[in-house]
Amino acid sequence: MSGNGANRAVTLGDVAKRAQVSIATASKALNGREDVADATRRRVLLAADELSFTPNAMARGLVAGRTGTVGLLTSDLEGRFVLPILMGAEDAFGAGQVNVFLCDARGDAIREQHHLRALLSRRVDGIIVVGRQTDPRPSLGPDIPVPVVYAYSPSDDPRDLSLVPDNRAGGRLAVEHLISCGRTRIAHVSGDPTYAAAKDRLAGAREGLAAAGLELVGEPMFSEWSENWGRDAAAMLLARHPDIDGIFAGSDQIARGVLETVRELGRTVPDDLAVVGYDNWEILATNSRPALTTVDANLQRLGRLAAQRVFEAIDGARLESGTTELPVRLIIRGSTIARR
Amino acid sequence: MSGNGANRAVTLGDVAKRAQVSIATASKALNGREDVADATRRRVLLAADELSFTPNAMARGLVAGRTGTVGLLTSDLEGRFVLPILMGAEDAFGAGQVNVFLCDARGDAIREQHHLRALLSRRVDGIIVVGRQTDPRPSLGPDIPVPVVYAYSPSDDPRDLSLVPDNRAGGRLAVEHLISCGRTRIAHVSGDPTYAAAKDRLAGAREGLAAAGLELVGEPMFSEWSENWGRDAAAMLLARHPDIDGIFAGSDQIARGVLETVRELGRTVPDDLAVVGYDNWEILATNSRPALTTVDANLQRLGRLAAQRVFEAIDGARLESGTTELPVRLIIRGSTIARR
DNA sequence: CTGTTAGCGCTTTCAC
DNA sequence: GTGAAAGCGCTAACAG
Repeated sequence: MSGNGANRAVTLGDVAKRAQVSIATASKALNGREDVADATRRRVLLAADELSFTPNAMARGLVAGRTGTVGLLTSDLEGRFVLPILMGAEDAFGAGQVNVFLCDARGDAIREQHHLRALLSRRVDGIIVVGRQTDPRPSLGPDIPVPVVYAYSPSDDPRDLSLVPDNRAGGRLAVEHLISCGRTRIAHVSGDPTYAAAKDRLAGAREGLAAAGLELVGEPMFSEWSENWGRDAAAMLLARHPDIDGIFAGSDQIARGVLETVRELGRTVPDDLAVVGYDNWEILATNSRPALTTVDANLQRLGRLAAQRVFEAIDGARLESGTTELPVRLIIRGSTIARR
Repeated sequence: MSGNGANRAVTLGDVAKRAQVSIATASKALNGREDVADATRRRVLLAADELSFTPNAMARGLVAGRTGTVGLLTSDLEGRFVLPILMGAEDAFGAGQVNVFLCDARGDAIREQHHLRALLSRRVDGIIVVGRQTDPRPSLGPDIPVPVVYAYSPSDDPRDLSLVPDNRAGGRLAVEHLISCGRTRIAHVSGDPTYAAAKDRLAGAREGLAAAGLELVGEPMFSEWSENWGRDAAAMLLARHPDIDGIFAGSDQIARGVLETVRELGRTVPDDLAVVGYDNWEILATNSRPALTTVDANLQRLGRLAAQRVFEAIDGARLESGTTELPVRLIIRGSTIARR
């Protein structure tokens, strides 16, 4: 039966009894400590196996003072950012070594407080806070008794440690790639201009262009992070600057819209016009026609690093302060380089 | 400082000392038990507040025998299904009442075993297993000592309880809607025909058509759950049956592809041809042109129910067996009904 | 090598 | 009303 929890779980005591040793010896045997006779250890392991003993992590945690759990506090409703980060955090140790409480605050500060209390009450060893945009978010405050790392969105308190993708480098990477594909008349269509991400990606793009002695064609176009805006912007852009040969879009969604309009207006991608997106949101990037070259923030690595920082801090290391920008990478697909 | 965990957390003992009462009284006061004087209670609450006392859930769990945690074991890499289910599970109780360990097995049976062990070791009160397709998945087996509910993908063991969306009803709903929009020449483009989801949605669609004295136009077209297939299929379909006025797509991805081709071939949606998708994957459904009418499986509700079943089982109720199909709903957007 | 003892932080009898 | 004491399951000294 997928049991009804009624039947008391088997404890170390049960194992000890069956193996005819004391509880302490059983504990040592199971934890691979040296000072226990081989024969005894075998008896204990056998007994544990026969009873399918599963050590009680709470009891263990009570005495050890740490739980091997991490809280992931997010407002990323779509899970686009938080899931790779979660996987990275799991990877920081073996599977099942550390477990992650995922809490979705859904953008609600009250709910976030509830979740925070719950996590602290569960004595998580640390907390990773994952925002949904790259703008700073309110710090959880200086009084959290466990290490906190902010991932993707930085904390607004510079004393906190934040790990974020390097949007500037991403913008630069995108444009450099376009240039290396022989493009020289490059325009930029992005999302909400109040977002740090929008500003940084643009700055990076301009850097890359300047380094090649080029400039953006026309003013960068800002509005919202949507496919529809990508469609509209591309139409305006091609009307005003029909001679452009490259578009750097601020997100994959925008890029999708751009691609669609560009095709409809009879331009061919990538021969006539190359397009680069941002985020490597696979469902969008790999299903467009052609597939989208895009900037990937390597969030899994970011999650792994965040978890590592957390555990280093637990092991006594002092948590650094400030925002660290992590390298991003370019994923090249058909929207910039034609298949042969 | 986002502390280094060194400074011992404040315990009930600390609170008791400060409030000048015994530990037992402090416990009662904080847990809102009746048999404690009002003045005393106030003193204790004040002390707890001043020390920002956070009860240790592990210690509490040790004695209570339950932890208020649930394990969510998934292989849904994209998080498309698992996140709504997670939210539903959180909602089953207040935010922060129950916390969810999210474990991603990434389709790897070994990793799943590791995670399962870890969850059991953490004494989760129950486990929800979330598959990534609607086909049956291997049961965790009959020997799990906590209640297990399978969500989205049913277990292959009929003795387990599985909660899945009613794909047949979804297919029927989609077609009924098309019919009620005045469509009579309806075709079906779906994904991998070996998927139960594909079969069930088709069966439902046929039911709906039959009830109206209609039949599918042409054979249902199966291949893969991709946008590209949607594009190709639509082209073939319109070539072979130019007179169709409705297409029921087996997924939103396919529907996106269909929409694109249909537009390119000069047909207008929805006037000339109405399209219904499946999944209500918002990023795809709301950004298409026009936005996609689609079937929503109401996964959040599914998650809430799964969590409720788990906790009922903990409270002694016997977990039912078998697969329960939960109602789905239609989300109507512009691909079937034109905006005025 | 093995067992006894003392907690980890909390809830819960059960006396006072 | 309140507090002393037992114990949840486990690990870590410390004796033997």
